[in-house]
Amino acid sequence: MAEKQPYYLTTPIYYPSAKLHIGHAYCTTLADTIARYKRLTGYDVFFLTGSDEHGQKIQQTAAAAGLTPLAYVDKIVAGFQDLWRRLSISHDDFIRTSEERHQKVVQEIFRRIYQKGDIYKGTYTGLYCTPCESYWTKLQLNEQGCCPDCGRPVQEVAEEAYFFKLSKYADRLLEHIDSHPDFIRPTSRRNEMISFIKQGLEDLCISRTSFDWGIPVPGDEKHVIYVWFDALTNYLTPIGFGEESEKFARFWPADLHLVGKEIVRFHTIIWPCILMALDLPLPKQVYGHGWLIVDGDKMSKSKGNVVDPIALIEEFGADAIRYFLLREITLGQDGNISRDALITRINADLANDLGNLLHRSLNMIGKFRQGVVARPTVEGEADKELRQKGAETLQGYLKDMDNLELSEAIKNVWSFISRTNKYIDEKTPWAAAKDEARQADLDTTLYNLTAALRLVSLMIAPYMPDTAKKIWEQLALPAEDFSAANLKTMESWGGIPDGHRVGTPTQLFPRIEVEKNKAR
RNA sequence: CGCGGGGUGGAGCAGUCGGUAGCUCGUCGGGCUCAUAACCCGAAGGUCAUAGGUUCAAGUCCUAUCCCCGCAACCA
Repeated sequence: MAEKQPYYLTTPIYYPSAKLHIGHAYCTTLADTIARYKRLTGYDVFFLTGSDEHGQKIQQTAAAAGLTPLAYVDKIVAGFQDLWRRLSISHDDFIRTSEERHQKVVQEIFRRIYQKGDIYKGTYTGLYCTPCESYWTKLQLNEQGCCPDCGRPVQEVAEEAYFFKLSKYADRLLEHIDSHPDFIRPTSRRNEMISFIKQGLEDLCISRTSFDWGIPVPGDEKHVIYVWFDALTNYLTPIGFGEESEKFARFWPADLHLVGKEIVRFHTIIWPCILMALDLPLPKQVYGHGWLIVDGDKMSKSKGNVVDPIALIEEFGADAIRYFLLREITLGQDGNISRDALITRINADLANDLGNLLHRSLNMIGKFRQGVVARPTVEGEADKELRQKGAETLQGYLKDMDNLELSEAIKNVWSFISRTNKYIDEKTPWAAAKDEARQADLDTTLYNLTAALRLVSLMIAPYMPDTAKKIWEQLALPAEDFSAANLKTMESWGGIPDGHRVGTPTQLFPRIEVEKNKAR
């Protein structure tokens, strides 16, 4: 047995200033599906998510709530973890930037880069809004040149700060992007970053003295290390930077940082420059996904249209939400989510196509063969076609998944499901059951349905882990085969012993009844 | 002239290297009866935002214009 290849992927670490919304759930679901897929194809996966807990905003929010920053984030972060549990997220570690293990890493990195001379002390001048206690850049100000949050005037202030020599690495970075076409995906984001770098990079201010909820600068403790420097290095902490060199060597560089489009810049410019300063290799790929648009509008607190994933999960179930997000939205582009669209997908795809296929298949096996399937002894044209379609579907699926075409991959699984529904119509098992001459043909049909459902169960496992398992259980296949399956090495067809007894069908996804048109 | 994305049948979207415009839902008609009023088949419906250009051939490449959206160094 060859040793398993490592695969390291991450989500961003989310900021606990409020509860997470459906957009965060989207990003983490994408990552989870990729992680599960990689495990299912024989990789040793390390999947990281976490929380970015420092900063002035947290400090203020906590104070307003009468809590210490840590007590405040403990509460919010527990909510993150609860959400991931409900969404069946299979992360291998959860990094909190307030943890001691992270503090040690950040300080070590700061020290190394400082010693190298790529961090220096300078003066930060910024436009400061005293009531909001926030710095703004000129471009962020509103039309009146005032604070975009409260509309009051800002003052120019200066403070001593540490800077990271971002500018020094611009050329090397550009060259890297140029010679690694897949470093930044999708291409639109890549182009955007290239033109941004070409405008010239300024050194980055990486410390603050105006608050203290953060990691102190080593040897100069009135400074705390500023957000992005602290946050980005989270990717190094859990895999043992500076400590377990073996684990670190195994998982670094990361295979994939999955991020939202608004933070592609940090991950493809600042982060690589920090890594270059550390003489570490750069992550293999940064993928910037799009945003969720709610009923045609950008989600925002001020619009009051923020979608709470917990409520959706409670109403429709985690797998249905996961399916919708992964199927409906093209990775890299913005995508619409609406209640109507969600219900349509659940009814059409999950209840009608998949759920009903499982139900009718098991029902027929029960009715016509007392739940027992027999290995085929005959094969007709339709049988052969289905078997081949199964093999083709698996091959296409693997290709799409390897290329992170998650939506395309699952669509093709569904076209196989449709093909299987059609197969039943072609084979008319209910007629075969009454015909003495077609008994062997009936066995073939029922066996093939079982084989098709088995294949579907495995292919949808990364997308809908619970549903996949339920199908497997209803087929009464051994649980250990499910967990040991490898999509790349398995046979696409069969895998069911002669004389196997399947379970009894129960509804996977009940149809959601909606009152048709409410007049006008 | 800051940067980027988008405009494709009623709705939501896909469309790789230019080569007969596709998918899902919805609508209409038919079939089947194993099944969750489900499933299967067929049909109607598009001058691919607009105007030029390149080409044997343009949704796709080039130019200009209009409209929508996002980003602009702390919003997944």
